[in-house]
Amino acid sequence: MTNEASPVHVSLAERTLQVLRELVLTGEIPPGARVNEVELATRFGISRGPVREAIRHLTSEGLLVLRTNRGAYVPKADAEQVHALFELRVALEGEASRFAALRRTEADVRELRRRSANARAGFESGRRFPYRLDLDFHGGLLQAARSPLITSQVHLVQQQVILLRTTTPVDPAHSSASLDDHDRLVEAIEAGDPELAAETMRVHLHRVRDQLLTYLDLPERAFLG
Amino acid sequence: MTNEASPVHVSLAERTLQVLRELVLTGEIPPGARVNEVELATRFGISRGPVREAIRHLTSEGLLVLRTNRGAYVPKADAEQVHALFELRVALEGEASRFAALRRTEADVRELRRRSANARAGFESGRRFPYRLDLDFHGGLLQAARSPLITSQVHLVQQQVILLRTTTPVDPAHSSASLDDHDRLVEAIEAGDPELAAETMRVHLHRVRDQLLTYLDLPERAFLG
DNA sequence: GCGGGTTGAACTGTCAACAATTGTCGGGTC
DNA sequence: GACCCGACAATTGTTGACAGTTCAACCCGC
Repeated sequence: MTNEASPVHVSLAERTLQVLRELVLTGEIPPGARVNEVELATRFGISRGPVREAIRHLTSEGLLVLRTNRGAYVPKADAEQVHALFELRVALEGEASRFAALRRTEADVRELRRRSANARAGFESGRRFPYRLDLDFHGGLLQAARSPLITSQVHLVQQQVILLRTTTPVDPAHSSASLDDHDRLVEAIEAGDPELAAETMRVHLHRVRDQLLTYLDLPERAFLG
Repeated sequence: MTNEASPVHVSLAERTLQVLRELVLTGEIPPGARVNEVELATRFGISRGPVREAIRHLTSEGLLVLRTNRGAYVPKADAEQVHALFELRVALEGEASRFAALRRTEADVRELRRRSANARAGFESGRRFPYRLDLDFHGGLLQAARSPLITSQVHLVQQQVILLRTTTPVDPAHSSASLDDHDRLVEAIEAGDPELAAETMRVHLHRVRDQLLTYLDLPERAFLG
């Protein structure tokens, strides 16, 4: 069932990459924090080589930024970067929506409805990382779009969105509107209307962006107590 | 004038990256060829570390593909991958065209006209890498779009296009049509019509894609003798 | 007290040797 | 003659040590 090579031995670098990525995405290494090669190496009980490799890789994914001779940091985004990020996201997911409307099968539509409902249930039951269910819906849309490169690029952008959300709270009113957007998207895709699908996605993403911007520059204690 | 840190000492890994990237993009290491760590290391008179780092970086740019325990190869594209690549390119440059139409200044338009004319002159005088002048025009458009992340992503896609072109000939008839597309694009951008600009870019890119596909699966000797 | 050079700890950048894996080339067997 | 199997060669994966850079605390003369 595996379509690609499934090596018995996964390299240390690869395993380190996955662990480190999750440490960043969950906020355990928070934005602004420094990533130390030797510290991670001793923590994982390996040498600096694989750790270094993982760090460089995450840098190319945009989850870390590198300063020569000074190490890697988890980036702290400002409003300008959020705007830039969502311009990219709109370009990619707007086009993906177009393709989804043109290429979706009945099974795709069923799957989208399932994920949409799942996201709604997750939000209402107060899960730990509710926005990951939102991204799961978007993943279903990408599946329907059948454009492998656009898909992989969107995944990278989504990681950055997850990183942003480690430092922003979830707004219930916003979430509800977002979930409604999802349903409208499914309608447009099922109807096979690429322009409507793209426009609906655009509106949706601008809503998400604006919610993020609302909380971005607040001091952290604003939603700790 | 430099806006970022300008370190006196550029690391070996960084210099190796730039040299190796150019070796791939010029076709000196042709698609299908294997890249050997020790061979490059001895060739550059350095150790494997920086070479390895450069290879991994180029892998993340899509200029090399990695097979575990078996080294890195310059990818050989098939028709399916070209389609996927141009779906991504249309998404990115379509949106960039929209922004360019909305945000361009008079200076941007002048610069676009200059690059368009420059590309035309270059093609007519039979330069060595004529398609790089095409990409230079596209670079001017990105400047007018003022969307830093979309810009950097387009650059990565353009590198892949350059790689493709190392193994495909230039078709004069196609080039002429492409240059005309450029002029139509400048018109739409100057007129401030985002939808027309995006649609014109779409048409242009599909033309470029189809030219590449025409020559893609021909045996190499077809344009050597 | 206060600026400016100095020194040193903490890091990243680089290297050369060692370990592990993969594909190949034999010889041997059915 | 086709197939399996084991040693070998080539190459990547990993390691620990060394070199160079950066930053900050410290010292010193003023």
